[in-house]
Amino acid sequence: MAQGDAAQPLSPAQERVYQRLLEHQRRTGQLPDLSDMARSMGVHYVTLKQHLDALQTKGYLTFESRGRGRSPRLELPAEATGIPLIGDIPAGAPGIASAHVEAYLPNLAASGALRSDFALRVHGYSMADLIQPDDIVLLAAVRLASSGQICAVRVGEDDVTLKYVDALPNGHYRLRPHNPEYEALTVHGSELTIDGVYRGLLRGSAAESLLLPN
Amino acid sequence: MAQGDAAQPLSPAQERVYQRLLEHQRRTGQLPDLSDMARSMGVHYVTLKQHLDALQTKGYLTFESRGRGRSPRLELPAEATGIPLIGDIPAGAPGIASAHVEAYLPNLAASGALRSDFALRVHGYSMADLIQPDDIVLLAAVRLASSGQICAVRVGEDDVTLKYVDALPNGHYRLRPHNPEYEALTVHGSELTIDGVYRGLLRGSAAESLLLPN
DNA sequence: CGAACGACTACAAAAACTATAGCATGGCTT
DNA sequence: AAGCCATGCTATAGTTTTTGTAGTCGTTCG
Repeated sequence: MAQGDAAQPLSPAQERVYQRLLEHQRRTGQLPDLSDMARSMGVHYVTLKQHLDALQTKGYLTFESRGRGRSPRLELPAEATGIPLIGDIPAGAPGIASAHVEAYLPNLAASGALRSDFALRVHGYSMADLIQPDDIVLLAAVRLASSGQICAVRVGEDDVTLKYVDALPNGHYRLRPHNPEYEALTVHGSELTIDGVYRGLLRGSAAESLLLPN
Repeated sequence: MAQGDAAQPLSPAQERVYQRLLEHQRRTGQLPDLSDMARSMGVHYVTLKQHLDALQTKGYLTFESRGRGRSPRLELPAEATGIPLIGDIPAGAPGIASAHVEAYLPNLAASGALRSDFALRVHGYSMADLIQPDDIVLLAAVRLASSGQICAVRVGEDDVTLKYVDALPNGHYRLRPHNPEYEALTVHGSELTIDGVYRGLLRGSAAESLLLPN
């Protein structure tokens, strides 16, 4: 269903309105007043409302009218504003695009150094006790900043695992678990896919209470 | 400054308005329209607004008017709605009441089983690697539900530490660290203060991005 | 031509803001 | 004790703004 979003094409004006909403939510964390927005876009209130209605019927947002005089409650779906929580990345998948999205986490600080692009529910014990099964790990979708960081990696056609990644001199990488019962692995860069770099985690009630149902 | 809240006394009517706001935010997560609220309380809009103005000057909320016709933005301070993040509980303190509040976390699921009443920034290594220094641990302020849970405890006049707490038959308790380099400790219940039971944790960017400055 | 799109005008309803005034209560002066 | 004033709570009246509804007009595209 996550790929069903793009099914409905947007007209140019609708696209402008939608982008404006996204930008406003990123900047201020809130959605603008219809009147203000109409003024700043140089159109009349009614025109803007027509576009919002169109966007709602196409599924890009929800527009809940609350009667005359009351500011309407409009909301962008979690796909647009939150970060996806991925249960499983299928083995051999090209990236997170085709992943299984379980739910969404609300906008966790889009600010520069701390940004996280997606989240992963942990399955194995390779990083125990530091990272437990069922923890939710926040990841930034960058390749690799510095050696020794924890990354979500895949080797060839295998499933995703979390490991320390050490860069070795000759184009090889060492994948080092935290759990001493697991073995380190050395692979060449051509076999290795780094899906994201570890940024933080949620555990227990912190995880449960932040999930937005998809 | 956290104890400065109670300095300004509220008149009965102001108290009613304030309690109403708290209740509405707990139930719906949002604050009501002034008009609706006034009607449901049986007073006029202006009366309610005057109370809100009074509450603002006394520091109980912020009321940001945005011009005629626009719904005003009103917000309860973090003390009222969020859970406090405590940097240190002074040794020998009677509880979390006299603790040092660093910041506040936004309302994390006030729903029954998962509720957390306060948060603690971890200092030592007694629960490593499961819980690291600088992690933020969410705690429920209950005594002890079942043996073997992780709790924030104090022994006598010592500082707060996180340990597994096992109930022993003769009124004693065993405080068991996760880190094998630390030693377990057996104390009598009269020496032991349980400040809270572990519910979850935040680490890294998850922690940083959720903090509300006090 | 008809349908979709983008824009406008005009009017109605509800909310938010401003100003003013009527009471009650408590404290102060005389 | 009586009178006066300040303060707080409530209400009424009227203005401005926003939102909602209905209907119109021109352009573009199949």
